[in-house]
Amino acid sequence: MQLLHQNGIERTTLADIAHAAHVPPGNVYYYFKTKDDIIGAVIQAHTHDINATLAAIDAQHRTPKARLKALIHELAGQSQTVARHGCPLGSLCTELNKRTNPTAADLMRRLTTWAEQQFRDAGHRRDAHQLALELIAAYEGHALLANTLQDPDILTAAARRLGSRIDKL
Amino acid sequence: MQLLHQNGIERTTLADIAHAAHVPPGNVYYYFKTKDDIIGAVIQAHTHDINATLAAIDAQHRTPKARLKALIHELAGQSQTVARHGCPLGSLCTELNKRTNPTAADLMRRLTTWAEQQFRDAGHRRDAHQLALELIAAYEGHALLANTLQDPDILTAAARRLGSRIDKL
DNA sequence: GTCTATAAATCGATAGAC
DNA sequence: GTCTATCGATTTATAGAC
Repeated sequence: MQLLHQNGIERTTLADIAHAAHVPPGNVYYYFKTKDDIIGAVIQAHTHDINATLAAIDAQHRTPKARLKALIHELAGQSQTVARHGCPLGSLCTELNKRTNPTAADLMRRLTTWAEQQFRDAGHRRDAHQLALELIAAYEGHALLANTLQDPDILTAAARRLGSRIDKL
Repeated sequence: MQLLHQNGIERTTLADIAHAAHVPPGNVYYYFKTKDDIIGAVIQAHTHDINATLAAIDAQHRTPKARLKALIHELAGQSQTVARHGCPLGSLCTELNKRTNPTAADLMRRLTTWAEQQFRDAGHRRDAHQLALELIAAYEGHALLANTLQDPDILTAAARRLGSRIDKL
């Protein structure tokens, strides 16, 4: 996950992965048949992480607004690494979209559908879907700007505004 | 530009470029010393395109609000290809951010500073910078979602809402 | 300037000993 | 299961004839 985040899929070699795992290059193939399998495992790991994060938020916060703000706070907490290497999810999706094999649509949908449910629970039944897309899009867009312009403040400032927008809902 | 947009930097080979240019593979090196030089030329081509687009908008529209809406309309007009291959600028920046050599920060800044000027001209002197970043971030974020979820309507709908937000300023 | 041919390096993947 | 060694394909880049 870390290597794919920092260097991207195409610029991460199996030798890099083997080195990071402290095993000789050939051993990687004992656990993964192809590089695509490794990518699939990374996607699965991201899915696990997102599910764990959302479950923790659901457990620690009871109101939908508090949950949405907790997600924003969680995402903004990574602003330093996001400014350096981009959003782990966003840049992964961008690279996967240039490929044919595996997709990350489910991964992104997991975020949007969860957010949509929170907006619905907050009483915004009519435009919950739209609000959810806007929230995630705003985060991903600012993550791209923070990364491209090498400025983590872009992301933290955006998160602060998104938080107060939730309050005013 | 087209190949890098569709397949990404890393998945575009010099053979692909030579084939698209109807020249034998060796000939590419007569015009570009390295692949990085080709990437640099593509960045320059994007810069040229953006400058031309913004100049045309400045010439055809006189009020800052009309200019901002014209930019949004321009960007939304590409929603079909954006859903298929991502935002040409955004996905290029994402890939360049994983590299060391060339940067696309100036390319992105060209968009944001132009938008910032429009917001300033529209009387929003205090938060022009922030409004500009939010506008571009919203576009890039929705472009990523449209691409990942393979749905151009996400981008066109977002553009429509961004347009009416400009009206209400 | 344009072409063919190929070098040099890298990378994904496999074979086979232990 | 773990390791070394290496194959085969791909890719960037160069050499040299025309």
